Amino acid sequence: MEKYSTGVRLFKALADPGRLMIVDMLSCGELCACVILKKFDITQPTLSHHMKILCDCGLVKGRKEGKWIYYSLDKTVVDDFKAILTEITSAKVCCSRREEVCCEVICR
Amino acid sequence: MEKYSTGVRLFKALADPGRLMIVDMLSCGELCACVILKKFDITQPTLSHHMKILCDCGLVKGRKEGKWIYYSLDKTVVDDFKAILTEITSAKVCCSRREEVCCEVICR
DNA sequence: ACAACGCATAGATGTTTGTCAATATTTATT
DNA sequence: AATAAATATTGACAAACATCTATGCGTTGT
Repeated sequence: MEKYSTGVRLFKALADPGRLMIVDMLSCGELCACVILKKFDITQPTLSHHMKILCDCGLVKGRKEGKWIYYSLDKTVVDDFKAILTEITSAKVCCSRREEVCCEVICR
Repeated sequence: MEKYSTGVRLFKALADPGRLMIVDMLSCGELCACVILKKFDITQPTLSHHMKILCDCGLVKGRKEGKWIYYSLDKTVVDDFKAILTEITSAKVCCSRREEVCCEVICR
C-alpha cells in the first residue's frame, strides 16, 4: 500500500477547491503569495497552510526574494503526477495473466 | 470556485490509498466487489463506502448481475480527469495578458 | 418458503482537515 | 533602534472523513 503514498499525497494536495485554484493561477507562471492572497477570501495563515501542503508534495516551489516568496509549479512533478494518473488508470502487464474462476478473477 | 467542483470531487476520490488501489485493480478490467474485498484488509461496508465515492464522481461504473456487482472504470471520465489535470496545470490565455506592477502580478 | 450469500445503509467513533485569531520571525524602511 | 510589512507557526475548533458493528434488502439455491 506504500506503493500509493506519493500518489495519495498528490491527489490530496489537489482535493481542495482553494488549492486547485492556486495551482490554476500558478500555471501561468510565478506568483507572489500576497497576490494569491488577494484573489481569495481566506486569511493569510490559511493561505500559508495551503502553500505548505502544495510544497510538501513537491508540486509547488517557493523562491524567497526579500520579504516576498514567489511560488511556481514544478513542471517535473506535474509530469510525474500525470504519469501516476495514467499508470493507475491504464491496463498493465498483470492483466494479460488473468484467471477467471466464477467470481474469482485474480489479477496478480 | 464552483468551477473546480468536478475536479475536486475527482481528486478527492483518489486521495485515499485504498481507492487508488481499487482503481489500479480496475484498470485491468471489470471486477466483482467480492474479489476486490479479498485483496483488502477492510470490512465489506467500508469497501461499499469506497465504491460509492468512486461511482459518485463517475470514475467507476457498477453493473449488477444477479447478486453480484461488477465494477469497472469509465474510460471517458478517466480521460476527462486527465484533461482537467492538464488544464489546471498548463498555461492559459490569461497568461499572455499579464501586467507586472511590483508585487502586483494580475492574471485576469 | 427458508436459509445463505452479496451488497447497501445507518449509526457510532476516532482521526484528519480547513479555518481562524494570536503570535513569532524575517526583511526592509525610516 | 524602531516600525512596518510579508510570511510562518501555534493552538483551538468545527466539519469532513474512514472505519467499524449491526442491520436491512434483494437474489440464489435448497
